[in-house]
Amino acid sequence: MANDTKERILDAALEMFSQNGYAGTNIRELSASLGLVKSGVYKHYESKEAIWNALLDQMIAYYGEHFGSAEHLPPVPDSLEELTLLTMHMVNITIYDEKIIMMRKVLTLEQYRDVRARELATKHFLTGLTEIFTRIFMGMMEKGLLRKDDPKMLAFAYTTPISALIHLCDREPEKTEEAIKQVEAFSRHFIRVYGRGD
Amino acid sequence: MANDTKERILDAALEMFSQNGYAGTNIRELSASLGLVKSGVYKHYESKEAIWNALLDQMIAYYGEHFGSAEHLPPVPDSLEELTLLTMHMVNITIYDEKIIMMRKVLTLEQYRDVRARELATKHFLTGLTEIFTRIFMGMMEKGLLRKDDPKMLAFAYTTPISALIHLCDREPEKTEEAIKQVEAFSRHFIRVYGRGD
DNA sequence: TAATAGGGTGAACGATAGGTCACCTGCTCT
DNA sequence: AGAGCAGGTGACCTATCGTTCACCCTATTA
Repeated sequence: MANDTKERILDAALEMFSQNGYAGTNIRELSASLGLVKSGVYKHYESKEAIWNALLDQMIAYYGEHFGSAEHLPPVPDSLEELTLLTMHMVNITIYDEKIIMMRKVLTLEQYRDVRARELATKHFLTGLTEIFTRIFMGMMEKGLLRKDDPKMLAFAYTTPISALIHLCDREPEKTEEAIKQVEAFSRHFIRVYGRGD
Repeated sequence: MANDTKERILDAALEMFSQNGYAGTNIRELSASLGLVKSGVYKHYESKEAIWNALLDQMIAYYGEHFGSAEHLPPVPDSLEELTLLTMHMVNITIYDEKIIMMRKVLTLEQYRDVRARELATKHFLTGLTEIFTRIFMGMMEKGLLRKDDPKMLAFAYTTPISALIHLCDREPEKTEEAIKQVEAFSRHFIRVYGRGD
C-alpha cells in the first residue's frame, strides 16, 4: 500500500501517454482515472516530467529484463517449422499484450522529443529483434537448417517485415488477424527461400 | 500575395507539428515563426484544428500526386544492378527531402489520434511502397531478372526493411549515412537471393 | 475620391494547464 | 496516549492555451 499508488500512477501514465502523447496528457485526467485529485499525484512525483522520466526508467528496465538479457533468449529451433512457430508465438505475445502495445505507442509518439525514448525505440523496433534473431539464425545455420549466409543480414531481412506488421496492428487493430496471417505467410516464404530442411 | 500567408501557415504547421506534435504546438509560436502575431492566423484559418485538417488535405493530395498515380511509377529496371540504383535513388530522395521527412514524422505522431492520418500512415509506411515494388518485380520477373515468385511477397520482403531504415533516419539522423549503406547492402543481398541475372 | 475589403495588430477573453499550500485523516511507532 | 508521518483533499496561484474583437493600414475599385 506504500508505493502502490506510485506504481498505479505510472500505469495510468503509460495508458494516457500512449493514447494522447506526453503533451496531450494532463495531470487532472490522469489523477481522475486513479480516483484521486491532481494534487495527490504530486505527493508521489514532483512534476509531470518526473512521471515521464520514471515511466521511461521503468520501460527501459522492463525491456532489459524481458528482451535484453541473454537468459531470455528463445531456444534455437530444431526445425524450420519450429522457426515459424517460435515467430508466431513471439508475435502473438507482442501484439496482444496491452502493456507492450502501449510501450510501443509511447515510444513512437515521443521518439523525436526525448533522447532516451529515441534510443529505446530503436532497440524496440529494430536492433533488439535483429540481435535476437541473429543468434537464432547462427544456431540454425550450425544445425544445417539454414543456408550459410550472413546471419545479421538474414535477421534484418526477417525481423523488419514482421516489425512493420506489428506497427500496422498498433495503428489499425482491426487488421490484426490479417496481419498475423501475413506474418505466418512471410515466415514460410522466408523458410522456402533460405531453408535447407525438407 | 493573396493566399500566400495561408500556404506559409501550412508550411509552418507542418514544421511545428512534425517536431512537437499537434498537442505540443501552439498558435503563438507558429505565428511568430511567420513574423506575425497569433490573431493574424485566424484571418486565414478559423481554428487550430482547421489548420490541422487543411494540412492533412494537402498531405493527402501531395501523396496522391507524387506516389499514388500510375504515371509516377518508376520504370522497370533492365538489370539487377539497376534495381539497386533505382532503390538508392528513391531512398535518397525520401531521406533527404525535408518536406517528406516532416510528413512522415507528422503521420507518425498523429496516427493514433486522427483517422485520416492513420490511413495515410499505412499507405506511406507500408502499402504504398509495397504496391509500387509489386509492379516493378512483376516486370522484372517477366524480363527474367527475378525468380518467378509471388511479386507481392517479394515487394513486401524488399520494401519493409528499407522502410525500417528510413524510419531510423527520421529518428536518429546521425545514422543516415550508415543506414544508406545498409540499404544498399540489403538491396544487393536481396538480388543475390532472388535474382537470376549474372 | 470615397468606399470597400483583405490582411495585420494588440488587448482582452474564458478555459485550462501545471504546480503549491494549508489542512485533514488514519496508521504506525515509541 | 501522543507524536509523527505518509497520503489524500480542495482552494488557489500563475502562465499559457485557443479564440475573439475593435481597430488600423493599404491597395483596389466604383
